[in-house]
This record gives sequence, C-alpha cells and structure tokens, in this order.
Amino acid sequence: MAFEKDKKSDILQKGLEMASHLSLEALTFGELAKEMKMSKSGLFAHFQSKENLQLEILDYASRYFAREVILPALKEERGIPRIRAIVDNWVSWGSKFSGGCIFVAATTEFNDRPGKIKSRLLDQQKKWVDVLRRIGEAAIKAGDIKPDTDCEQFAFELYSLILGYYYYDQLIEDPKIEQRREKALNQFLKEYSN
Amino acid sequence: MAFEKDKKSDILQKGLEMASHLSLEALTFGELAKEMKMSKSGLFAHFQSKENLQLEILDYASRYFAREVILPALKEERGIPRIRAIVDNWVSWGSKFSGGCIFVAATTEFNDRPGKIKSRLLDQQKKWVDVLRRIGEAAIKAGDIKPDTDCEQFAFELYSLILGYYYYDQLIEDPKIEQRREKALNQFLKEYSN
DNA sequence: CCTACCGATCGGTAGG
DNA sequence: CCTACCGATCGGTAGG
Repeated sequence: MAFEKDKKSDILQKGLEMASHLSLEALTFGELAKEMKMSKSGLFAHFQSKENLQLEILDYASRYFAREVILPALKEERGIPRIRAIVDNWVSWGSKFSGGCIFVAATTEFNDRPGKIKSRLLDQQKKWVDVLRRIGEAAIKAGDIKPDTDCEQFAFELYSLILGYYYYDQLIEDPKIEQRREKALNQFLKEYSN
Repeated sequence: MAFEKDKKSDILQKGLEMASHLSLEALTFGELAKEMKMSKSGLFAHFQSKENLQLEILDYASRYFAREVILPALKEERGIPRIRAIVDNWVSWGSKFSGGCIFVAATTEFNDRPGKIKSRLLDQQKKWVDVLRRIGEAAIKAGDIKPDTDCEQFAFELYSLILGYYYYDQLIEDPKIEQRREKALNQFLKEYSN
C-alpha cells in the first residue's frame, strides 16, 4: 500500500519494492505490469519511458524517506536525541525493503553512468548529507557537541557509521552487529561531545 | 590485460571490468563476446552457465584483490603503517575500475537473493573482515593500539570508514573528501592508540 | 571454438 | 487503459 492515495502512487510503491529487490535497472515494465495486473502498454502510458519510471520511483522514494526518516527525527529534541533518532530511523528504513535502501543500491549501480538518474541521485544524496550536517549544527546549539565542530566532517563520519552497519547487516550476519553499531555511535558521540 | 596469463583469464579480466561497470547481473554473454571478438557460444563453452561466469569473475576478482590490496599491506610493518597501507590500497583498488569495487556493488545487488553468488560473496566478505581484524591484532602486538582492543569492533569501524569514503567519492564529489578520510582515520587511530 | 537456431522477454509503438 | 505488434537481445542448445 502506498502512503499517497492515487493509482500512480500504488504503481510507484510496487515499483519501489521491486526496484529495491531487483535494482532500478533490472526492473521491467513487463514484470511490474504483471504485479499490478495491468497490460504492459497500459503501464507504459503512465511513464512514457523506462528512465522516467526510474526517476519517478526515486522521487517517490525520496518523499517516503522524508516522511519516515527525516521528519520524525526533526521532531525529536535537537542534540543527542535527534542524532540517535536519525540513525534509528535510517536503520528501520533500510530494513523496510527486502533489498535494502534503494538510494544506496542505485548509487552503486549508477556511479559511473552519467545521466538524469545519476544527477537525481546526486541531488538526493546532497540533501541527505545536508540534513546530517544541520543535525550537527543543531547539536552545537543544544550544547551537546563541541562548538568548533566541523559539521561537514560530522556528517561524513555519521554517514560512514550508518553505511558500515548497513553492509554488515546485509551480508555478514554478525550477531553482535547491533551492539557494534551502538558502541561505534557512542564512541562517535563521545569524540564530538562537549 | 589480465594478471594471469591464459585465455580464460583475459576473458575474466574483461568480464570483471564490464561487471564493475554494468553490475554482475547486467553483464551478458553477448556483450562480453563482442568485446572479446568471439562468438557468443564460443564464450559460453568456457563457462556452461551465466551463474558460473559470475562466480568465476568473483573468484578472479578475489585473487586480484589479494594481490593488489592485502599482500602489499601485509608486507608493511605491523601496526599503524599496515593500517594506513590497507586503507590506501583499498582506495586505489576501488578507483581502478570505472564502476568501483565489484564486491561492494555485488553485495548490494545480491543481498536479498539467496544462492551460490550470495554465498560466495559472504565467504569473501568474511575473509576481508578477518584480514582487518588480524591487522588490528598485529597492531596490538606492535604496541600501536590498546591491548584490550576489541578487534572485531576495530574491523567494523575501519570498514565503515572505508565505505563512507567510497560513497562520498563515488557520488557526492566533495572536493575535501581526501582530507575528511584522513581526519577520520587519524581520529580512529587516536581513539584506539596506546 | 564456430554457425545456426530456440522460446522468452526486452523497451517501445500504432491505433484505438 | 487495451490488443497486437516491432526489432533487438537474452540465456542456452544442437551439431559439428
């Protein structure tokens, strides 16, 4: 079920699920049409091209991500609580789809294929890093981390921590991975704390 | 040019380059045959199935990785020099292929597709994390990091740092990314140092 | 290692 | 939103 309430959103929700499982490029009109119980060309009429379908899935995912990960974190008190919330929300997001986070998957898939999709991903990732940076700035104002913190560096290290967790959890199946992430996050917060 | 000197290795080298660019699944016999100036079925005869081709490419990449990343690092003095070498070598490895590190790409691609390829990737990643852990243990013996270091945690955090760099470098194009990685590595070493 | 071929599916179009 | 279709390509096979 899509979180937006029209037919196209239902298609995009299913497309997002399939793209997360198969990858954005391996998703086909034929398979998506079968899932939606539509004809292939009926589906095609909604999107005009495969690239357009892929872009619309990324935009839909972006709205979904804002709703599930970013907005709830921004409702938490700034500083440590908000930092912990954004990590927790991201982890929940990644585990919501069988194939993991579509942005991570699409980034590895399109990193050397210049075009509209790579550009869109770049915009989205920049916004994400910006959110992390602003969460760092808010933590300074809250007095939770050092006032001279380089918040770009803060964002980079926080994102690295999340990605490391994500890889371990996806493949290596380390039973202690939750504790490792917690320990790394605590160390990270201690390093930056006031 | 392949680093091993038979016909099949030449095919695997080209297959690795193409798989790194396109992804393991999007690589096809038809395209690889065209690149090798062979007939499709002539190429097919070497591998019997697509899955087999994919597995052989991963094994070839693994031998290549050992030669380019792991062995040279193990020749460095244990402790800090070896830790810095493994990070540097990994970074060079990732930038050697237009599409980046095939293991990272294939992991995101196959994380939710159980089968021989996922199992092979799991084996390979476990070996990689083992190498990082042993580099941590050697650093304890060298007196460079704290004797009570949890070397599994050490490996997790070092891998996270590398992955964060990798993502930034691939997509975000932060001009300061080299400094950020250096700063994060220094902080990491300081955190664990004796 | 080749030619010649298989059924299935691809992205996309014509026409309604 | 549909049926019917296009040329191209897919993984794989037969037979040599």
